[in-house]
Amino acid sequence: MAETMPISQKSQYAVRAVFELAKRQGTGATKISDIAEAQAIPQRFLENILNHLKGGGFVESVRGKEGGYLLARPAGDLSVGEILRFIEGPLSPVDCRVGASKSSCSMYGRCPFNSLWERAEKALEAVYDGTTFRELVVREAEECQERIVDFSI
Amino acid sequence: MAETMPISQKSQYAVRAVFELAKRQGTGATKISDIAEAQAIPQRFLENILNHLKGGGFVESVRGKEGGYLLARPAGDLSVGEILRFIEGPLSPVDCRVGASKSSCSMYGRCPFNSLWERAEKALEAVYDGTTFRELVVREAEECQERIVDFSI
DNA sequence: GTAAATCTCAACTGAATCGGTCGAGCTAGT
DNA sequence: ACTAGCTCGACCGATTCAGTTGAGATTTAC
Repeated sequence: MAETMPISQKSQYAVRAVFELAKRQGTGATKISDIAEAQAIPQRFLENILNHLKGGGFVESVRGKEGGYLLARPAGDLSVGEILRFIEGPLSPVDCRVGASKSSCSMYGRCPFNSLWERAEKALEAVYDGTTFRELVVREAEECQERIVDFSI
Repeated sequence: MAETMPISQKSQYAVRAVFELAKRQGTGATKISDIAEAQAIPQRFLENILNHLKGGGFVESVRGKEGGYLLARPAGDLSVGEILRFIEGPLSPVDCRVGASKSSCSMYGRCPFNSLWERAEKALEAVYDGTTFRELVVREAEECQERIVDFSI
């Protein structure tokens, strides 16, 4: 079966990398190689991605020995949606709601599906924009805690 | 810009074709060429799609002269989600929540993103499974009506 | 000041997917 | 038998995707 994957591998790596930086926020710069290892991401590919994210102002870099990357904003103020949108472009499920295609669509304005795609888009945005990396970090910590409790029982 | 389009052109054509058949339900078989024209879909491509949909039991075909396609189920009982899932596969935004990839994921079970992807998937399902073709047809009719009213004012 | 560690940037590549076409055949009505 | 239509699978070119590579710039440690 075809296995749709609307969220590209690159975006997933980007989100995981940012997540890793969020976990380490306040502990200085983290090397690409450490992020790659922690999140199981091909290192040379991750180099591209982090560089790209830097262009978007999401992360900062420190060059030279002891260099690495840092999260440029508080984890509680950075949503998954922002990263996805930066890497993937608009979160719309279809082209005809976006930019030039919007007006070039032959049924512009009176397409019965327009409101459907719009509702889908809004639903996704609500989820992705409503989730910050801080929440993800906290949640992971909680789950880890639960597991420890499980073991100790 | 990259313009993500998680819903493939093929799926959109499929949905539009089914929609067209829903509009014409009760009026006998509709030729591929008529559907293609009404919905601006490349005819030879549409042939594949309808044939595929037939395999899923969504439409029926009549061969020979005066042949064509019919919707196999009441439009009010057929959701957009069913068609999308049939053409695209699972509505999950990522692979690691689906089938084999699910268990082959290195962080199986304790991935902090799992619940995020799950919420996204559920949000999409709610929209797509909650919309029937009957609603779409009715909605289009209403919008047409509004436009007539607009003109007459 | 030089060596080592690290980020930087753009070009490249192989495989897969996508959107679509084509041809040859089958089926039913007239 | 002719014709209008559906059927089925093979085929194709372009794009995208995931990832690699190489050459260079920058900082720190010694």
